[in-house]
Amino acid sequence: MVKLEQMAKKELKMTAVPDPSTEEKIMAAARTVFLEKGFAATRTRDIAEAAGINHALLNYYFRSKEKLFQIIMLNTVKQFFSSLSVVFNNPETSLEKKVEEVANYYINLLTAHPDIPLFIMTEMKKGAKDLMNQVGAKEIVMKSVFIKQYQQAVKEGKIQKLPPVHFLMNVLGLTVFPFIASPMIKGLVDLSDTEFTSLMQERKKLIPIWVKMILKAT
Amino acid sequence: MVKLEQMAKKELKMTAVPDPSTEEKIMAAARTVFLEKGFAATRTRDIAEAAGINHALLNYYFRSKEKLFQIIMLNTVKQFFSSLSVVFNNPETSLEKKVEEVANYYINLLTAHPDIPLFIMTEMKKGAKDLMNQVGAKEIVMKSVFIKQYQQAVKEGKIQKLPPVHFLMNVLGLTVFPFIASPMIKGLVDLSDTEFTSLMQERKKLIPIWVKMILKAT
DNA sequence: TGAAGAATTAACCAAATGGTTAAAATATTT
DNA sequence: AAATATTTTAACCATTTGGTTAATTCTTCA
Repeated sequence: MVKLEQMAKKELKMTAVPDPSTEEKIMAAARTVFLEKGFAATRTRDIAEAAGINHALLNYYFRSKEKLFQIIMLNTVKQFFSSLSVVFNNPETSLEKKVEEVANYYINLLTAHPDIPLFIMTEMKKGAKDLMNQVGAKEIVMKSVFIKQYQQAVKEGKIQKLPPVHFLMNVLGLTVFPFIASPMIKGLVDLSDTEFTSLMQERKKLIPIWVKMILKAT
Repeated sequence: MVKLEQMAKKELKMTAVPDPSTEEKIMAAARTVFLEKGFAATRTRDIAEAAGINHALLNYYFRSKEKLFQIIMLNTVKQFFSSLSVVFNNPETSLEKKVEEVANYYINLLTAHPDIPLFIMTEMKKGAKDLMNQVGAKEIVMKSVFIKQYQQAVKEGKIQKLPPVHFLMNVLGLTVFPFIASPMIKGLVDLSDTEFTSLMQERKKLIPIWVKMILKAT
């Protein structure tokens, strides 16, 4: 029996072609399956099969489906917020530039991993607070350079006086929502996957323009 | 044994206080539980308990969890699109007025039933096309008076030349997304339920203004 | 090399779950 | 009121599912 905490050791003495360890294979498979089907619809045997391992190994390495899930979930939420943090806390870039970079970042990320947002939103219904604390999301966003710039611009009368939450909802709504709704959208307008992707590429340019307008309007 | 098709009969000879039939009790309970937990996480026994009936009755009336789910799903998607259809196909109202009415309609609906969008989006991942056809969503939206007005306005140079899908994504993104992301948003900004609701009320006025700007901008 | 520890496997287990059935209770019809 | 049909119930069933275990194979290193 090997505890989770002891696992990191082995990783250090890698030479070349690291060849994924069993633990890594499980994590990768779990990520794929959980993201695609969600926690409840996922069978631990699906994960084992996807990882190409005996299904008892899952409990050997991670003790339970629940524990494994929490690790995957935490990783995914971290990923979702980490680069946002970088963009939001860059003191060099303007508010407008930040919007551009956020749109770019998310559209790239979600084009590669379209399941992320629905997964996060679904699973946040049961315990958002804990997760947000674990990744420090509140601090990343609400104490960011971005928020200060926003409030400064409001003070200077450059943009409309409104709580920044609206702004957050708008940017995420315009960038992230299409991925969440993509099955519906594709059915509604008859779009192929590639057509949808190029629509989203188009939005990289459009969203910053739109948001600029929104900021000023009342 | 009674078939689903024969059920409607009884409903006709109602006098007063109709007192929900067993079938209705099951449907109501199923709606609540499915919307809250999704298909996979829902146990038929949960539904039976919520409906206050013996759990064998569920199969007696609806044959299977799957069948019951499809009925609920269809109802919910219909509800989501039906009033949209009315708004979108009113020849009396302007494009701007339609945006206002859509925002109003959805914010009212989702304030009362916040689980609807996440439920629909999640379950659409497995078979959006079928559902969209069954409710005629494509026709409702893409052949609507609204779309004609949109294309006319583009032709007249009143609004930016862009495929209407972008517009759809924008309106839905601004109105529907906040409900999908509400657990995250609430955790991020520390909002109570009532604070969130009043934010959404605020957006009833803001979204039409914002969308008007978006339509013109490039 | 061989003993100790770690990783892997097949077989197994108990609980949960969707669904069935036969009998009992309730309504309806004649 | 008797006969018939419908609705409801409790007990059951088979399968699925998360998890465990004991034995086996593979590594490590003294």
